[in-house]
Amino acid sequence: MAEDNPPRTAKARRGRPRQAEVARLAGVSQTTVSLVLGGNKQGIALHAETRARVLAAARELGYVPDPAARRLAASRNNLLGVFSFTATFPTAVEHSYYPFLVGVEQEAAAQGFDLVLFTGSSPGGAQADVPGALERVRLADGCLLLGRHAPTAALRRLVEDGYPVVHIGRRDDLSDLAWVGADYVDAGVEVMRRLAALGHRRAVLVREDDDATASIDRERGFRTGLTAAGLAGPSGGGDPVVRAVDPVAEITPDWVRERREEGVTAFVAEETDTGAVWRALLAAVDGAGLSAPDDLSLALLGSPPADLADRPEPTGFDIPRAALGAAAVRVLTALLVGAKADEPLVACAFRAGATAGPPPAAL
Amino acid sequence: MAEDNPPRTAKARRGRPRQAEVARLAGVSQTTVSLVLGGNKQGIALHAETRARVLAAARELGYVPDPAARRLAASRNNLLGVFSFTATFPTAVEHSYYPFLVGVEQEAAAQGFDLVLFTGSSPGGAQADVPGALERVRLADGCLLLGRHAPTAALRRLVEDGYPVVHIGRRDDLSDLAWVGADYVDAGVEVMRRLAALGHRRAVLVREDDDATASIDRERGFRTGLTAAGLAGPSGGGDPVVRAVDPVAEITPDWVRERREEGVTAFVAEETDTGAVWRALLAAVDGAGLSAPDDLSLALLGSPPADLADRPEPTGFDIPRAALGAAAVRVLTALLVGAKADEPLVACAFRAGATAGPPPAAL
DNA sequence: TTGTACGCGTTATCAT
DNA sequence: ATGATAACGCGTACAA
Repeated sequence: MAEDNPPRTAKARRGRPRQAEVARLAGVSQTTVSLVLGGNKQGIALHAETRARVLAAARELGYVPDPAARRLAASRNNLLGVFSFTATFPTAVEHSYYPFLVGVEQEAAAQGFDLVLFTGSSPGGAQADVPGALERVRLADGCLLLGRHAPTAALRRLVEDGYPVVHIGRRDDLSDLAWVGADYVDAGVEVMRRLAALGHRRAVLVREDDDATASIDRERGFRTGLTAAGLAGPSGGGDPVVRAVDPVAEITPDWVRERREEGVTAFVAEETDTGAVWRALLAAVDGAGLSAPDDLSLALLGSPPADLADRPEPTGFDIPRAALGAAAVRVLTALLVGAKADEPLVACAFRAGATAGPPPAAL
Repeated sequence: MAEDNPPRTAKARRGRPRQAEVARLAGVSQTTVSLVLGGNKQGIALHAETRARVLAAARELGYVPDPAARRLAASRNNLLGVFSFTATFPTAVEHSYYPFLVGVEQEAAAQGFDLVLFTGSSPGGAQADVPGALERVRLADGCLLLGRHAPTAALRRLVEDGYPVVHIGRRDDLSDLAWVGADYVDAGVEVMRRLAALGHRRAVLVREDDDATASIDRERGFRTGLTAAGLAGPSGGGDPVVRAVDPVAEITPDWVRERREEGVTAFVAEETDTGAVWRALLAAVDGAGLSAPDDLSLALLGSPPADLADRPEPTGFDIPRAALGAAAVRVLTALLVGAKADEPLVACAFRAGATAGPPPAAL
């Protein structure tokens, strides 16, 4: 029988059993093995005993399906991809995508998917650089994208091909791109509500000069909350939102004093990768000889950088990174089965913190 | 020609061009396309013009190779597995395998591998529970194992099949199992050397009643270092090593006082998952109304639990988790090409800390 | 120098 | 209820 021949090619045989070998051991055809091991989705009738024999043989040989072959034949392999466009290689866990990964992992595990971390597409780190890097994700059944700098062109191609992709972080540049994001608007509104409840009447937001959707949304939350809570900006009539191109140079002790003279008692900053604006704001307040929450209140739309962990906990909100990761997986798996995606927005948890309090009585 | 037919199956065609289509556009055979696009490793002669036509056609169609098909044909998929046997699902990043993953990722990226996290094998979390869970790792070209409770039987099977596996953490129960581990012995010796240099003459080690290799190695380091540095245990002649079955019950303020009366000025504990012995030791010292480094010196063989981050930094050493991960990847890829593995031991960095100093003059 | 033919391991259709 | 058989897209001896 030709069946018994080992592969003719000299190519190194891996020790991995194939369905054909399971079939031989079980005394059935390879087709039957595929049927049994595939869970018999077609609902074809099978002898319970045949089924048992196949299962036993598979276990004995330690059979495990080849994901590549499976993907080739069935267009699915139970793998979810994670591709991250972090700017620099994360030496510190906090700066990486690991917090998201916690949720991704948990939800993927719950749904029986394994994860592929596409790190190898780019020896060196900056993944977006290598032209075809993103294409490699097609190995997985679907993929999660993380980071701001995803190459739009390559991404559009994936989406247009109908490849299931979910971006973590709101996106609107690609119309058909699924995404999940933190509800920055709502969270910002809540922060402003709390500040108003404490008695503040005028506030400013310091943000970076950046067009990231996260920044846009936080500004929108700030503005919406400002209005909704009946607050106002500086009495001089200036814009309550400051876009700092160079935070250190612009957010100075003098700047703080000037705003205070314009009746501002609450200073809000946005979280960014580097924490630059929050750092600048803290430094400026320190430099002005003021301190929160006694002389003024500070709030941070997001979490403080890790190296500022010893400072008082900022009032603000936490980005639910793990929850976002989990939500992304849910949207992705929904996409896989052609279902409609969930609500893409995940709520942020308000963090009382210690940098906000009633405005000083003098003002 | 049958070649021109679109696929007969009704299965949804992905919009991605195949080599055959590139071939048709370029007016050559699919083989030639494969040859040209594959970089022509075999050194087969090709018309420069043919080559150019193929390249042009490929670019025009936006051709990218299907990784699954490539893997199927070439029998490698550029995937490294990571399987972790963490006891409970890690909610806190510090308790998980993420610190190792940092190094794993970096090294894998450097070597052009992607990573597969086998989380889906175990809906719910405890992976070792699901019988065939470990088998799934065969999906990758090789796999990293993490955690103390790897099921020996399943593991033996992989190793015997010649499947490349590297365990993170020393192991000697399976003779052919490759591993990388922290050099606890050397690190422990160094800690004792420092304590001796500070003037201590008698020391004890508190460890858990556990047979993990890490615990064994740390004890060995302590004992070796004790002798090498000319130190001794309690003057009463008791064993300088205490195995605490129930740390809280055994490591009491009285116990500390008794050891001190026996001339012990340096108290060493080992790091464990829970940090139980270190916690107990700290509590006992506090309870005895003593404090380090004035009344006695404390050292920790490992890192303190994250929730004790506000306590003074313990003298001791840090387990180079990222370095271990990277080393594991190097050993694994060496295995893949049949090369000999590196040195499996990775040095720990001594951490001066703030809990050790000269012994009190009175003693 | 290029094309033919086949195998990689799986799924799926269609006979039996 | 089970077994042939044909794809899936690519790599590669071997033939032309």
